[in-house]
Amino acid sequence: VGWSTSQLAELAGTTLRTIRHYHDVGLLPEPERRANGYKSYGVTHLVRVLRIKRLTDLGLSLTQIAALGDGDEHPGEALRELDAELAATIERLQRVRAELAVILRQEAPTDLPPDVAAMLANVDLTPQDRSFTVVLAQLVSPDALSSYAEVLKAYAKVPVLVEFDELPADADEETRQDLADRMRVHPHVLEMRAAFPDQATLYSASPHSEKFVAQTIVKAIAELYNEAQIDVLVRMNG
Amino acid sequence: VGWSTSQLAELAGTTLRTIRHYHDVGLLPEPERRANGYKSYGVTHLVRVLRIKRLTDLGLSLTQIAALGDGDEHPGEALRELDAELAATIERLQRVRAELAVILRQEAPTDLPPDVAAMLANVDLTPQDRSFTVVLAQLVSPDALSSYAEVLKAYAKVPVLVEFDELPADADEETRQDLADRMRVHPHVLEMRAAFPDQATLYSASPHSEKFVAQTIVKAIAELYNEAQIDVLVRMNG
DNA sequence: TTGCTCCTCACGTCACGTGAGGTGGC
DNA sequence: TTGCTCCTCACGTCACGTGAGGTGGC
Repeated sequence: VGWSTSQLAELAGTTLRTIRHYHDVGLLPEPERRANGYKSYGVTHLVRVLRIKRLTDLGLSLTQIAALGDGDEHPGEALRELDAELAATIERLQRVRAELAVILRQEAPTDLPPDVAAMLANVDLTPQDRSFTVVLAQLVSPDALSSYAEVLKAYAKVPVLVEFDELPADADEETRQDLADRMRVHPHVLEMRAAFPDQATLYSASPHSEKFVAQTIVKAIAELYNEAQIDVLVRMNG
Repeated sequence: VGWSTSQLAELAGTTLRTIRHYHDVGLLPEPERRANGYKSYGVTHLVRVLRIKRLTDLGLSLTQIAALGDGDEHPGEALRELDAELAATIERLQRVRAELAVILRQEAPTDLPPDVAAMLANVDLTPQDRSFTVVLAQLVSPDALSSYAEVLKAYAKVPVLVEFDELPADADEETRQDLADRMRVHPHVLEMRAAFPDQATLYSASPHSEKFVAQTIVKAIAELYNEAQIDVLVRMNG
């Protein structure tokens, strides 16, 4: 007169399938069968299942529980390790929540790293400038990026830059040259260029190869800005 | 001249397989191919991958991210839900840590529910009594159980009970009757029996049927104690 | 005879990791 | 010719959930 599998599950506050899974992985010995093939569980099985349940509820994996054996030795070491992991997990989740709070408060976009995103929160960059910043963020150290972002924030609305942002792809010769000439000497533009990470910073701060970084920046510009804009950049620097 | 899959992965700080997985689930459109069949990614892909990465790092599932679409609308609602889940998770983990602290501090066993385990921490019950308590814990409300455990703790070392615990299975007639007689009138034994949850408490506090609870208790006793001990219990109550 | 419980396969979940086997570019 | 990268299947992971198909007890 033992318990059936579902009775055992009910008593232990778990499910039929969980009991069978413990059999499958060898955590719980199979009990005697009745004449009809039904399993018949005893108190030792219940106690075993409850112990497994306690430990999984605490967060141990079935493999770890198996490693503990069914012995009575106190699993102090395993539990201390678990505790350290839990502490780390909690910290991580709290950092995530802090980040979420920033994002939610300022309706910040979700594609930039948190610190930069916070800084550029109420600056509305053009999609191109935003994408370029996202790419740049992958190439350069957080420090270098944020000093760039700071200038970007300060001067995003300078008329000559707005003009550049809105330059149509089919702008004529004269318009391009004129804009390039004005940009080349404009103090704010000069300041922005100065804030842009220089070669050395770019290459040292990046985990990628020099060639790759340089190519990536060129590629990003080529893809994000239109023909006229790129032409202006060339004239300005050339 | 686009990026290869592994270049994209490297730039995004993720893995080759992750990029391919995003293709598989439709989160990331496949790029153009070169003549040799190699994929060739652009800046839009990188930006997309980085957005997905940001959101998975925050804890969104790929399904949730897919539901957000690639639009620019701010995913405020989803993030608020996520934040609530995170808060709940953190609380749960903190409760687990508190439990772990109790277990670690007192070297408490890991098979009893936390409160009862704490109470019985430095009482060393016999394996039988411990198992019986574990089973009882599944049948009765925490309150009823802890008042029982309290008495158990107070009187576990009473000589007549120690004698009962150590009674060999082949104890003779006279020994059994004598022990039963003494237990029947012993004040501490009486107190323990009074503290044992009565029928009404047992049945009302349990999520199981009356019959099942009664049978379970009988079965536990029958399995845990030896023939002579059970005989003594019968004589004592009969 | 009809529900209800029990049994044993065996596939599905989630976000990828990890080879297996084959081809293109230097 | 030899490494290196790229490609596409396709199975494995973890702790079970969820049928699929069949049998025993009232």
